[in-house]
Amino acid sequence: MLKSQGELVADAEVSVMVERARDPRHGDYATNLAMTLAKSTKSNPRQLAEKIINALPVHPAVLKSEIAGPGFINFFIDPKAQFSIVQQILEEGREFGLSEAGSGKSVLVEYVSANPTGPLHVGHGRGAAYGSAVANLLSAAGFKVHREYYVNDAGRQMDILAASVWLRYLEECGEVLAFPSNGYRGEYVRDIAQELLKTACSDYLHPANKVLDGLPPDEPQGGDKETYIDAVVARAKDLLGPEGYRRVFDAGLNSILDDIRMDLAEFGVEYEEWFSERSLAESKAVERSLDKLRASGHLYEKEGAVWFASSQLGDEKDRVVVRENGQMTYFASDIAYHMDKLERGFDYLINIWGADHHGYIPRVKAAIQALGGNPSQLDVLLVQFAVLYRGEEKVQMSTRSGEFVTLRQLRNEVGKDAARFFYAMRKSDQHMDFDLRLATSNTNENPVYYVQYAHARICSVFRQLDEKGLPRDLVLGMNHLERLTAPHEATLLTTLSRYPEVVESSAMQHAPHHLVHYLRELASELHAYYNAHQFLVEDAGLRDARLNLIAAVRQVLLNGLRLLDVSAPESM
RNA sequence: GCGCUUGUAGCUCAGCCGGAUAGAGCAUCGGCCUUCUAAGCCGAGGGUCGCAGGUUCGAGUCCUGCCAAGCGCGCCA
Repeated sequence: MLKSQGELVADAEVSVMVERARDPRHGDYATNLAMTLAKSTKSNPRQLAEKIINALPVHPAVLKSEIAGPGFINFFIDPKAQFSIVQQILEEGREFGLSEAGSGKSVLVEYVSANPTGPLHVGHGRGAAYGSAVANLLSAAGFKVHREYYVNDAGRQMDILAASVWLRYLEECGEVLAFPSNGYRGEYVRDIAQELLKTACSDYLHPANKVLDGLPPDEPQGGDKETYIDAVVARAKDLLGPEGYRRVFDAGLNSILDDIRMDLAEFGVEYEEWFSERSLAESKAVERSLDKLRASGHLYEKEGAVWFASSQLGDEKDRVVVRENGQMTYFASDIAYHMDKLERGFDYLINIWGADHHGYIPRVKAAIQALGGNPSQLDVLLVQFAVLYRGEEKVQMSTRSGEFVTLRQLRNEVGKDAARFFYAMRKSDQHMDFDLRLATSNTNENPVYYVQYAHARICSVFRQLDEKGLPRDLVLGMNHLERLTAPHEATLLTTLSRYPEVVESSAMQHAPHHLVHYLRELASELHAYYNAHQFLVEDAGLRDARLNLIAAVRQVLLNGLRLLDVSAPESM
């Protein structure tokens, strides 16, 4: 409109930003439009703001608009316009807050994907809580979400696990041998060995001297632990034969994978698919992906190995995909895996990784590009490891040594709800201190109870309504909403109306912690309202109006907590 | 050495595309239960946004340098 009045250049690109005002004195919405335009039009921001206001069409919901500060335009919304949100929430129920922002685009979210060499620890828990919340949010924002766990059921670490199981099995059979310093020492390995012994008594038994004969020295004997463990693996394969080895291997794999599955399910984390790395080799997908790269000229041979020329596609250096000894590298599997993801036709790929893998991102993006995909399709979200403390003392963790706090222990100690909420509270790519003593000893310090309590309190009000034999008339309440003019009520209405925006932006930014902060704010406002006003008053119209308002609050708390997979108890 | 990430209240952390007087919880201090659950509420104190420059109407936010911490720089996974 200003363009037609000649105030603005006709072809000027104008991006209008209208945002929620932070301070109520600045109205409900504000725009800095006049200030951003002031420069290009060489005019005074406040004068420009006045022209903009005069050019604006009249909207029934806008009570007034005014110029403030250096040139902000503040809009004041008619409080009456806010009341409709209550009706909308109660009508839409669990659907309230869902949007079509993702317009049905498909997105694959791969998360946790921990090696099945041991139980999940608290670091994996953070990835699980984060990935699960991101997936839920994306789904709520209208994306078609496919959740996937990449099972690293091939490779050296799994061989070491298989060898560890076998050695423990031999010990159970009464053989005496030193356990490799680089083997998996966790108690669960012994459990697997015992199970194996039960189902297949002595099928895999070989005398200790034959097992150890001719092996290089282990670390305590002045040798190299890596060389030693590789030799043990080779010996296991040799003595057990392909089939026997595979059965020992699978005993370890399946036992641990079952445990992980159960652990995650109890944590509220579900997947559409558990994708096996081994299947990529068995289906020749790895070879096929390498052929594809070779055909497009991205592979070359050097020093007996096959290299992927990733440095031409933004990586620091080229990477080996086939080793000198003919074995594929882990990266080769990953190329095939991402080729498979692309072939399945997803619009977007999201990988949630531990932050220690960040150096790996450029080569995977390079692979996607070399395979004909678009690197920007892939978004790698990093999760920093939580640093564990017991009070002042830092807890050291290492899967190999068996010295770690498991996700299951954490759940048993603090509960699923607290763990999920606690993890989701923090920005994922931020370092995080997790004090177990604090989380376990003093539960009322945990903010999850604060939000849950708000929900339970509202439920309690409705129970009281019943006990007092008071009627509730939904329609009467709707008709009296305009009486909810107290500051606490106006604040709640505004906050309720923000919920869909919060869900959408949390989804788009992959930032569940925004939702958590919102829920704490909503709970806080509810508690303040609760303390300031009696809901179950004599006046039926006012009573029903207030009940409708808090019913709406309860619905939004429930919807938000569901996205985080935190329960919303009806009483506490 | 190079790369990525981070540095905000005593502690743990938010702070959106650069906006108005930088927020929350915990901790500390002072109040509030005869009334729908006190796992709650009301109030107070607490800040050189790591440091120094720069960009501009405006910087916790963007750029550069420095300091500090974490992680990564394998023919490991």
